[in-house]
Amino acid sequence: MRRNTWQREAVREALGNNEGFVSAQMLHSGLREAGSSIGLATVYRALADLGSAGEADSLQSDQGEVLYRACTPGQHHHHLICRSCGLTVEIEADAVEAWAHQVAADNGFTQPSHVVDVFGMCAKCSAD
Amino acid sequence: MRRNTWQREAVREALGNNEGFVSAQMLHSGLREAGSSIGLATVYRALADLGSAGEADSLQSDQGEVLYRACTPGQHHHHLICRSCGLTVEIEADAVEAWAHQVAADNGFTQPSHVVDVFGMCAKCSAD
DNA sequence: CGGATGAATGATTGTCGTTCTCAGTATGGC
DNA sequence: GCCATACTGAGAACGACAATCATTCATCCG
Ligand SMILES: [Mn+2]
Ligand SMILES: [Mn+2]
Ligand SMILES: [Zn+2]
Ligand SMILES: [Zn+2]
Repeated sequence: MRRNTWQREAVREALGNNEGFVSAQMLHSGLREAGSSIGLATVYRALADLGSAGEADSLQSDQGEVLYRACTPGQHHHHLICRSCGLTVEIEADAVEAWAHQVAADNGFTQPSHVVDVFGMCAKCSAD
Repeated sequence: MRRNTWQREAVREALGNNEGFVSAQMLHSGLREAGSSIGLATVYRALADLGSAGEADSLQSDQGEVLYRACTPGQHHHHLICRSCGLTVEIEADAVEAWAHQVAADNGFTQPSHVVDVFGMCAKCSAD
């Protein structure tokens, strides 16, 4: 059975305190600097669990690092992400969902899934 | 100045002979098995160059490996990729382009870019 | 409340894709 | 042909992440 540990809760909370996407290593060093004794492997495990439970979204940075973000559970959505500060806006777009299904079907593909992310410079970062 | 070597040409040709996305390591072992003495680092460098020259598209697999594919140059497009065999179809979708721009603008984001990939099981792999 | 069970932890080691190093090679301009 | 130097490639280094395993502690049960 799944046990409740302060480590899992610490990762969940740290994730919620971040506006944008963060890596396991970033979360770990942040927690350590705040005095926690949590281990890196535990942060990885907690993030993987949160991801598969639908409580966190993930994406890969250009450098191949996996980034996580607390996620409104239950609803399928995508993200608009600031390349400079990481500010992230959740996006719903039924039109894109339908388009992805249609494209797959038109080419004889079944069990379609898709990756859709929009990047840019947020208003604040654009002003700088 | 950029020099022309048989190694670069070998990578370009090997990439063109592949239907779907392939990794640097896959290309390297394929070339080696065909008798080439090309080095792994050179394959990585050639692929990076082809990518920045717009002659190859790249994406990251779920495992974080970077995959490359010869690309019809000049035109912006996306990909429909078979999760099983790697068969890839190039897709153009002005509607999605427009949507991405609109979403960014609506949220005050400038200089928008986007990542759009559709995955599925191709007709042949669906039958198996 | 104990005491037993085994899931969870974390320091460490291992893995693997990718990049770096650097001595040797070979391309392109002269 | 000669030279400057871009390029190559074997191997070492790097970095994110997974696996290991002795230890800890959350949960269950009496
Ligand atoms: Mn979607
Ligand atoms: Mn596009
Ligand atoms: Zn920003
Ligand atoms: Zn297929």
